[in-house]
Amino acid sequence: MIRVHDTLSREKVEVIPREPGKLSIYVCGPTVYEVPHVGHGRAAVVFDVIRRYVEWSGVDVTFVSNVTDVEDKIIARAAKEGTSESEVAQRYEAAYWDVMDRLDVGRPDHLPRATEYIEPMIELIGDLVREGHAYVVEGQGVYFDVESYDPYGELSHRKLADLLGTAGGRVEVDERKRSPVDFALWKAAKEGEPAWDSPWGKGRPGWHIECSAMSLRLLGDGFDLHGGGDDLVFPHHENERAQAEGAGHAFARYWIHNGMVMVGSEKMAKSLGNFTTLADALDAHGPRAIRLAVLQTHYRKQMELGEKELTDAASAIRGLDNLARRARVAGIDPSGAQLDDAAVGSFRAHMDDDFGTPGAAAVIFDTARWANAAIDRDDRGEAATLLATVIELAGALGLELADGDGEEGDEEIDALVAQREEARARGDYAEADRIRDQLAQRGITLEDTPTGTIWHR
RNA sequence: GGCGGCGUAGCCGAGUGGCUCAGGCAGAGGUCUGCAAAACCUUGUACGCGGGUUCGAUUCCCGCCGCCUCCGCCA
Repeated sequence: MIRVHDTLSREKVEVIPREPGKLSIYVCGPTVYEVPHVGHGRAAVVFDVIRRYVEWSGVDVTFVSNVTDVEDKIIARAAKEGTSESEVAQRYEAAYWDVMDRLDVGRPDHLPRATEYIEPMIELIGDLVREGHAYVVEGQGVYFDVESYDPYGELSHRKLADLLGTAGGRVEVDERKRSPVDFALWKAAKEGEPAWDSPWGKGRPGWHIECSAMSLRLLGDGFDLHGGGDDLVFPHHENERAQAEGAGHAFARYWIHNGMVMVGSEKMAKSLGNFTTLADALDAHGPRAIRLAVLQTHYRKQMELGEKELTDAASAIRGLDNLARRARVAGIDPSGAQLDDAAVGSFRAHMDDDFGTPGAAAVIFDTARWANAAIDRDDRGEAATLLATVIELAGALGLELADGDGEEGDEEIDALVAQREEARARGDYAEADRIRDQLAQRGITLEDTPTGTIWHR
């Protein structure tokens, strides 16, 4: 039984799937007009881990995440570069999946692109017009009539009066919208912009409508979990919900939102230009350090995710790898070993409670320490059990341990190691240390174990 | 201005009305080692400030201070 902090109710609630044994999840993906940064990495890892954990728990997950490939920013970028919108979208979508693959983030079961779902969006807009929740402004497009939809503001816990108080000053009031808070469902085509035919003339969809249409189309009414960054709660998710429910569809039953990555005291954002690209972070620290660093903070909190955090996480990963390596060298085989029930139970308890990855990670580190201690005292059965548990639990979070198998086999290094062994055997420690220093300069660390000397980079 | 969140030991970061302890990183001492490395053991009077409730508060309540998200785009 999984409990989740639901944005809508602002409470931790038990997740009761629409269909027993299955869980449907929709997560808002990127608008592809720029290279992804570590903030996107955090979001992706958070939802990847949620998905993996739920699957690991034996639930069949359908995971949908979209790509927004028509949008003002994309159009602007294309215009600036003198290229097409689709070229821009394709380029940055490719960049997105490239780093997601490197991060070991699983591809969604469905990855709808906005441009591929224009028809369902038009249908949904049509329903909203029919239901009296949307109106057409000639030459402008179609707008959602916020005041016609009573529950508006429920998700983001905003009062319409407050919104009216602030929105007017920010949004150009000019348009013939009935209310400044009304938002576009369909935008009439402007010269040179991508456009599709619709009952309201040529145009393109508003940003929010795609997620309503695509999630309903792919997951059906009343799907289970809707996720995204907490900067999307308002207006994006509020509007998605209004569109879907206004058209008579039950929408997402639980909402979860991840916190932002901060840089100093500012949110990391494309528009602020204060970001580290995910590709750079991957180059510098590797996917596992990023994943661990992300998981050591609860997903709902803001967090720093800079050099220090990533370096520390990389050290912690190294410790886990060391365990796997020394176990392998000692001939301890975790495959098929029993798992430690207490550790697994504790891990589950943390994860079931609103995906408490920091606590879950702590269980893994504790277990790793027990495992090392078991190896130290040559309790091989216990060591195999504990190591198998570490591998299993880390795996449930998407972290693989590297036991260094196959890393050896460099003849030159092996020869030097053998030379040093000879030197040590005859007590010539000066020579032995010389060789060790020489290897160290090449980034190779030696370990003298009871079963011989091993090395790793 | 409005809604919300946060402030925990050197750093990151969980959590809880009292029970021995989150965890990671870094540091110190020790064991092991020829020396290392790795590992293990030991080690830190932490909970923004001021009141209150309570036998007892870091945890609940009130006030204050500081920081931040959202209210235009953004994961």
